[in-house]
Amino acid sequence: MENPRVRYAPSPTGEPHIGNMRTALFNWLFARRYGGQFVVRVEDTDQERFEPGAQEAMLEGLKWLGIEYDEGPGVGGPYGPYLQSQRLPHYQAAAERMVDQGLAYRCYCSTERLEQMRADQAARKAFPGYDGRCRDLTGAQREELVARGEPSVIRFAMPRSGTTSVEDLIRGRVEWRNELFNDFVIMKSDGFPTYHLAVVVDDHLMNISHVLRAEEWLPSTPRHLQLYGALGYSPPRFGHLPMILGPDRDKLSKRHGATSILEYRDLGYLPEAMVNFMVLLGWSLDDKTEVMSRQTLVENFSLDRVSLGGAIFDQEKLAWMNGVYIRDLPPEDLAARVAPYLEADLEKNLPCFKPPVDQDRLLAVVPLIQERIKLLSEVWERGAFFFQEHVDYEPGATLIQKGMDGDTVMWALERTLGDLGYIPDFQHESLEQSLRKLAGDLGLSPRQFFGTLRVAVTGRNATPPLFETMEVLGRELVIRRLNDAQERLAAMQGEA
RNA sequence: GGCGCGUUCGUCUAGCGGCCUAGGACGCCGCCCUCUCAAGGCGGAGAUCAGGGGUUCAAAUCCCCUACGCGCUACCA
Repeated sequence: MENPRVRYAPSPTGEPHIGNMRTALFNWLFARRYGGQFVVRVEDTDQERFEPGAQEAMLEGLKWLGIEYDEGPGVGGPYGPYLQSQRLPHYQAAAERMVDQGLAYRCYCSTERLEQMRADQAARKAFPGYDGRCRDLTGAQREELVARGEPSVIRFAMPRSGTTSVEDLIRGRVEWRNELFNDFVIMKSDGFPTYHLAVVVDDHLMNISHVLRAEEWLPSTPRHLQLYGALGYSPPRFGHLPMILGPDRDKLSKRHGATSILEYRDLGYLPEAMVNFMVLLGWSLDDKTEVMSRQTLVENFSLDRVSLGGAIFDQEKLAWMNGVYIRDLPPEDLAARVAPYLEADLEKNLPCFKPPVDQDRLLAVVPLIQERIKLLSEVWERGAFFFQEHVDYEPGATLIQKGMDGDTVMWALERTLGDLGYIPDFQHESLEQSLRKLAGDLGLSPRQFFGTLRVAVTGRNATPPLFETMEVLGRELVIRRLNDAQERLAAMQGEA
């Protein structure tokens, strides 16, 4: 395969959907694997559904994932413009040419008539589709319609016999009977082309060699092939990718949860993990490798390892993979990535150690939470006590571990406070050494004693290792919290 | 309704006629490690390969039928 040209052709009608991005990713990988070009073309031919900002969001999604494109909006290229709304003359010319050659025709049927026709067909349980009434209009009839200024569309005159087949790169040969397709619209009455015409004209004009798109497009391939034929173009190769499904096996959509790639970014996923996970939805390297670098992907991607069935988007596995990538990051890198999320949380949870985040503290905290978070956004919920002055908790059952009573705890806190003053460096090694000894002196098990201290120091019973946590917190804060614990306990005992 | 595509553990998948008493991963369960939580290590449960017919010495792998799922059937893409 030499210099393949592939494209990603989204329409700006909504969020950058996971499924679309996966298609973009496969196209990009294909281009990179075989040293070709990846072009982005915006299919903005639907005036009704156009959504401001959608195109920008789509490009942002690509950028976030690291899918750079060789030609397209913003970067230009030799086959521009890359917005279909700016290429109208091409579609008009192609449509007119087919009309002139009798391969397409103007249709003057009103929306009302078409609706009525469909209702009748449904009632008769007949084959639904345009009945071709305007296909056989006489010259005189046409002239009259034109004279009256009737609005019209242009329909493609589908052959009424024969078959059309495609040798799909992923599914093999698929064949359809032509008579099963109606005369579909190629130019709308607003002067814009429909998807079918625009995609064919542009893929040809932009010299696209391989069309890799979602499986939902397979049934319209014969229409496209017919258009290629009618226009005298030689068609590209087609490959139809399996779809991405929700847990109920329906096409993945909003009601299944987050579907926009940008939502995943905001939720705290890493683009590297997203790419790795998405590529596995319909492709595999071998029988065991799942975590792969982008480079490995580019070096090994191939269509013959694309699977056929739709794949359910498994959030749990994505989360696991994100954790794998988080653990793999150098701590400084993780700190930088986590900072924006943490800053937002600090802002929301004032008062605390005020944003912006103290870099030294964050750098000290990151190694402690790195293997405990699955999302970049989880630092606050896993380690808020690192960033707050006061921690809150119920002094009862949490502070008083199993097998202890209030007096024991009080005494243990007292002795700890006493010892802490003598630890010169307040490093975790010294803390551990000294406090382990103290546990023995007090006749408490490490579990009991450290459990009590953990709650007193962090307010939680599940935290990173105690001594490292204390080291990061620092002597003053730890002492303040231990004092605070004593007060809480005393207050509670007073009530009792 | 018609047409098309699909169907291997709950999920993502390996498998392209004998290596399969079907492998890996997520999730789940247990054990180990251990100051808690994670991470990690080890082990386990979990798929009669949708069902039924063929072809073959031999089928998850090839063919046919059926079932089920999904997609398409617009002046949406």
